[in-house]
Amino acid sequence: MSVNRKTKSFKLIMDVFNENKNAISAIYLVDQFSNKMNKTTVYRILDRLENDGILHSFIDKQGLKRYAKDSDDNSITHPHFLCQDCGISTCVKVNITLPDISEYNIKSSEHLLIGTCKDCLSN
Amino acid sequence: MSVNRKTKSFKLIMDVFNENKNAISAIYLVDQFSNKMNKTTVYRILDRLENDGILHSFIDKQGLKRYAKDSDDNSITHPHFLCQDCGISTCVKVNITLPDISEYNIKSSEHLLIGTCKDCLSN
DNA sequence: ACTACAAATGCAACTGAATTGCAATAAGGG
DNA sequence: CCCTTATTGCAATTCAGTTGCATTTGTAGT
Repeated sequence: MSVNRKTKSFKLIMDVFNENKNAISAIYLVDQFSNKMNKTTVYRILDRLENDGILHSFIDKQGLKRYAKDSDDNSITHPHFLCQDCGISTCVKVNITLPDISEYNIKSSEHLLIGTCKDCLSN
Repeated sequence: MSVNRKTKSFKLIMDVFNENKNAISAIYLVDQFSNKMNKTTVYRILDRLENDGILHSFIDKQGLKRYAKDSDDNSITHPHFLCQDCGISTCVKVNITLPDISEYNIKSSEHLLIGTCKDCLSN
């Protein structure tokens, strides 16, 4: 019973995340591969990859859905950094200590840090 | 030179945030006031209130823009809690200690905690 | 290698939040 | 009360993302 067929489209998208540790927006990939595959395909592959636990997603400040590859040293709650200047979004490998709030039962969390990255600072 | 006219629409929306400390989605207000004002008006009033520093906004897990009133004891970086069950979103009055990441210059941050609120836990 | 069947894709139409342009309305200072 | 201009309504538009359905394509089993 195959759950994930290694199609051309699948491989193309997987390659991007293997070569790039940044959080990439769905719409960017749609654009990037507009001549290789349909946009619906991009969204569905990303969906599958997330359901399989290979990618994780979050919604950035502009409301765009971004995906990044899960790696072993990514803890459950790790923040994402979004550079205002170049738009590059990276997973920050730092644990955020969640405040202990007795009134709530917290199951997951999203942390988005917005600012300027090293590259843009030096330009 | 008046910058903020006290229109009926403005007052209606302001009242909501004065009576409710929760983070309310723009679309909820559009819906709520659909017979009192145009949806464009709702969006524009929210925009103005944010620019004037009276409200602040963030984008929730569903990609909806939510607004909440700024209060004095809201520090710059305070998290928002979103209840998966009832959908109510509240500003959590706890400081999140930002990790010190030397590679980035962090200007602002968004923290979204997702789980179940006290009311929903007891039901 | 062939077949059959489920998974994956393409296409076109659709959804739903948010935005824009422009004409009409109304707040409030003088 | 008048005049300026901030604010609003309306309709059309944008844009990311989704859905239904017919077609194609992997791949497991023979």
